[in-house]
Amino acid sequence: MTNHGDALAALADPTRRAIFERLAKEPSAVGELARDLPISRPAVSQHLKVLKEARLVTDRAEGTRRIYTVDQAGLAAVRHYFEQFWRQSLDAFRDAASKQHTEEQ
Amino acid sequence: MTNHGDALAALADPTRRAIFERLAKEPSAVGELARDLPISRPAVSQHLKVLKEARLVTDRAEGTRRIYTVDQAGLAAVRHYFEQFWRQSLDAFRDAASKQHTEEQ
DNA sequence: CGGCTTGGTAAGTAGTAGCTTACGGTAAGT
DNA sequence: ACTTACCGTAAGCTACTACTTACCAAGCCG
Repeated sequence: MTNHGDALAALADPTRRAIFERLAKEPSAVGELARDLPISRPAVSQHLKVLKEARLVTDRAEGTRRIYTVDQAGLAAVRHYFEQFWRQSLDAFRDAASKQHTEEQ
Repeated sequence: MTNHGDALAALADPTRRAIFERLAKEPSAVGELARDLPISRPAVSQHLKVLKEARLVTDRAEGTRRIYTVDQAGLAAVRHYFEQFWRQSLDAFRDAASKQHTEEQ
């Protein structure tokens, strides 16, 4: 339900991108992430909340720890978003080129 | 030189996304964009500056008007960024799955 | 030239985002 | 049951962001 706009906003922050990139390599717990980052653990929790609401990550309980993983579905949605404008802008470019071509006749 | 981080930050803003999406459909001048948006023309200029620094759009002069167009190269860079994490997260998922599979033996 | 259109920039302001510390809550170990 | 480890949330502060109005520069046309 939440759209790709939230996903882009979520990935706009450098710290959040670092977290996301790390989770892409391997699922991790909150404390593990915080250990390698220059911010406090609550800050990491807040970032994870944003990423979760943007459908970019998922979490599961494992004892007292919470393991966060990237949500492939949400990532695919962002990918399709860019795919769309990739095609659209290419079409517009092609239109403009052919139009100019006919005008030069 | 400017990395995809700037591009994502640029597209994080809803207004800037609207501008970018419109430019993907057809190149436009600043005033034309401002006419269809609920913000002032200077605000549009500021947004275009951000998009330009992020390598997402290019501008050319046409009389007193400035025509803005999407920069396909910058857009491709963002696309490749997601392509990378798409593969990476799939690999990590596959690794985790196979690992769990062997553990279940 | 003088007026008009187009657009970038400066300065100032309200709102929000990201951080911190402090606290509460749950699961595991002894 | 008590302690320890792990985590989320609340409250508060600072910094930045998106917007406004006012101003200035440059190309076009009478």
